[in-house]
Amino acid sequence: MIICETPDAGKNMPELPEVETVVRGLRPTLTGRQIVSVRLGKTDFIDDPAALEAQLPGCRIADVARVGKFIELRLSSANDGGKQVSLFVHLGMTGRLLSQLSEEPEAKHTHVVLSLDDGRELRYTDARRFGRFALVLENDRLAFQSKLGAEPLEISVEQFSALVKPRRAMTKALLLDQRMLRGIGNIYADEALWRARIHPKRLASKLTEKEIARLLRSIQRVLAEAIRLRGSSISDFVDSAGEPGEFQLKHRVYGREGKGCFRCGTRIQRVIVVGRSSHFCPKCQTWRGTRKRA
DNA sequence: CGTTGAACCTGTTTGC
DNA sequence: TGCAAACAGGTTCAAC
Repeated sequence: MIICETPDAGKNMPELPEVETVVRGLRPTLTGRQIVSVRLGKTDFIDDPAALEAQLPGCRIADVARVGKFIELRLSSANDGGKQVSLFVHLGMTGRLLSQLSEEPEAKHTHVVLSLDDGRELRYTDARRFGRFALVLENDRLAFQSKLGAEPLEISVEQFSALVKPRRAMTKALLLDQRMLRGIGNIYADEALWRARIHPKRLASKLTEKEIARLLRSIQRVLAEAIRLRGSSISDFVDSAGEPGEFQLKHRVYGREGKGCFRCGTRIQRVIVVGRSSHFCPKCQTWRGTRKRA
């Protein structure tokens, strides 16, 4: 069996575990800070750039949380009697949110800089600008979140089953659908399906109760383990405390086309499902049926 | 209801 | 060697 591989290190695909890692890194340094000023570069990924410039200065950061793949900065404005707003940040593919000293050099493609009251700056960098900034008033907060499905680590198997059964889409499509579960992306979808031994193209409505339970367990284990290992190769996400994620070393199928399955040695195949690369073991991950092969 | 493909972007990898 | 095409995937939207 393969001992050591050097999978795509250096890539950073922010799915739930990576975003959670960023949030945990930022929370201690950001909580309680006040935003002094806002500087914007390109703004085509920001819902309402003028609103950021108008409303953020003076706001205090009450908390940093994760909602699916979004980072949520909970803010209370200094004026306006402490009015609550949330700044939702989506990292897209290449987004980075970093807390740095203002004298540190700015990375290329830095498009949002929030200067804070402690001499630091919260900087957003995103080469491809697939990310998103949305300032959401407290009144609209639940509506914003309700466009997203359940947190995968919080949903029960009964709830999950009720969501899955009526759907005729391919199982992988379901996992990528943020309105079902929020936070799963291409890597962790493939990893969870491999662990659950379910073919990515399998129709969700045809999954057995057992498979549904296995799928949820696989999703939760993969995500939990990835969080524990600080995500897949995220590096220096926040000042000196940041350590590279290590989960990419645990990938079982993602990026392993042509290599041996970790369970049975069969060559991993890659197919396109709902427009995305999908890696799976043609032997372990059965199209239909109930085989058990180890 | 569902799928497909394109669009949005740019850095990196691959292929000729 | 150099350049161009392919690729990377999160999200949204139009078309079927």
